[in-house]
Amino acid sequence: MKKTNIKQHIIDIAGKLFYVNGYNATGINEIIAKSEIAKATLYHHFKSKEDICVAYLEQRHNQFISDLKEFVPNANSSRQQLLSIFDYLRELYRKGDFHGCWGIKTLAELPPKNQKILNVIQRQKKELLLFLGEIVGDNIANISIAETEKISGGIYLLYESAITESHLHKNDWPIYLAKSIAPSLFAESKLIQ
Amino acid sequence: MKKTNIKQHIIDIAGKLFYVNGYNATGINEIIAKSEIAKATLYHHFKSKEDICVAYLEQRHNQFISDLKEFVPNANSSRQQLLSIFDYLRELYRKGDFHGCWGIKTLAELPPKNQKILNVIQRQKKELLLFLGEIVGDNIANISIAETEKISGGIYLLYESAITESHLHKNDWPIYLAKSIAPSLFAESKLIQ
DNA sequence: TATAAGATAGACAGACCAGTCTTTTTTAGT
DNA sequence: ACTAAAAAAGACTGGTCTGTCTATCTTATA
Repeated sequence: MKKTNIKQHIIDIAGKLFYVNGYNATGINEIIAKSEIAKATLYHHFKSKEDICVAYLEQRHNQFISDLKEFVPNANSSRQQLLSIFDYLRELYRKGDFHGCWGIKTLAELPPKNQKILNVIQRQKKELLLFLGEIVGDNIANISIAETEKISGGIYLLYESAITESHLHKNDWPIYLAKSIAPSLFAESKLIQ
Repeated sequence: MKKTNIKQHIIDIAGKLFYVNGYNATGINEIIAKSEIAKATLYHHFKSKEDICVAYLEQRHNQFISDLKEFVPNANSSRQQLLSIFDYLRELYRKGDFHGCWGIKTLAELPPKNQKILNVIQRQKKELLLFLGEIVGDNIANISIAETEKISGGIYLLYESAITESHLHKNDWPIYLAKSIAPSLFAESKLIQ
């Protein structure tokens, strides 16, 4: 195993197991077996199982945000840009191995005292909110801060339920429904162009 | 311990532990210790830990639906009735010991092969959707089935994200935001009265 | 009072958990 | 080729897990 890739390899394998089977249900022994590495190697790269979890969450989130930032500008109208997070989600859903939101899934397993991982997830969700706020600002003319927050917050809430509910119901209707509802959030706003 | 109450007592204690600390993180030994019963007594009432989980989910859901059915008619206008699920959620949030949606929380811990508990949760969510559809039908005049499903589905999506996100952010802004957005779902509908 | 069912304590099985440590082998850079 | 770090294998600690089982005690009803 090449040393430069081992850390990433561990995150990939462990992350997939966390995402599919759950954090608590995934043991260190399973991670090292599937990664085909020694236990001491794992603990050379990560202080604890919790640290692997943080690395996994960071990676999924960063990939998600950067993919989204590439995806959104492809939309050919302001209206389509404001809705494109739902199209991106539909692709995620269709791509297979979809198990909902990694953050919410992990949060659900945490004992209430685990502030460390909670902080990571809260920060990531705020980053998503901020990015949605940027899209709103870029596509709606003469908009106040309060209106921006209401619209981006609304898209955020619809996105969050769409990802969770499509996973729960094993069906993509929540994604389509969320997308069809979202325009009523900016029905009275003046879109740019 | 009176024999008639033992089963309920187990569900109460185990349910609270599942809800607060998570299903996987709660052991049978902790349940029997906190319930102050013997292990054989627990396995006399329940075939397995999974069965306790099902009983806990059923109980929370039935209580939730029946409380909601009492709560909704207290609203003094059609508009208020359509929004009252958010007021009820705000009460849940404020009451303390709030840890989001028991169903979504449990679902997040399940390995994908666990169809049994998934079926319970899916059925419960469909029951909530159906009840929201009844409220919509009762309060909006001359409404088609498609419109009913879109509005009740929208309220459902907003409710689901409000409960999950208020828990995630440890703040009730998602509840207020969801409630403030919901009226745009029926802005063009004719409310009864 | 006899009977049956419910509840008790706790040993036990067999597996798994996270994390530490020692020893040996491999690899990479100089 | 030498050195130092990285990786390997796996024993080990001390604990947890679900579920089974035995054997005893209590309670309610007939």
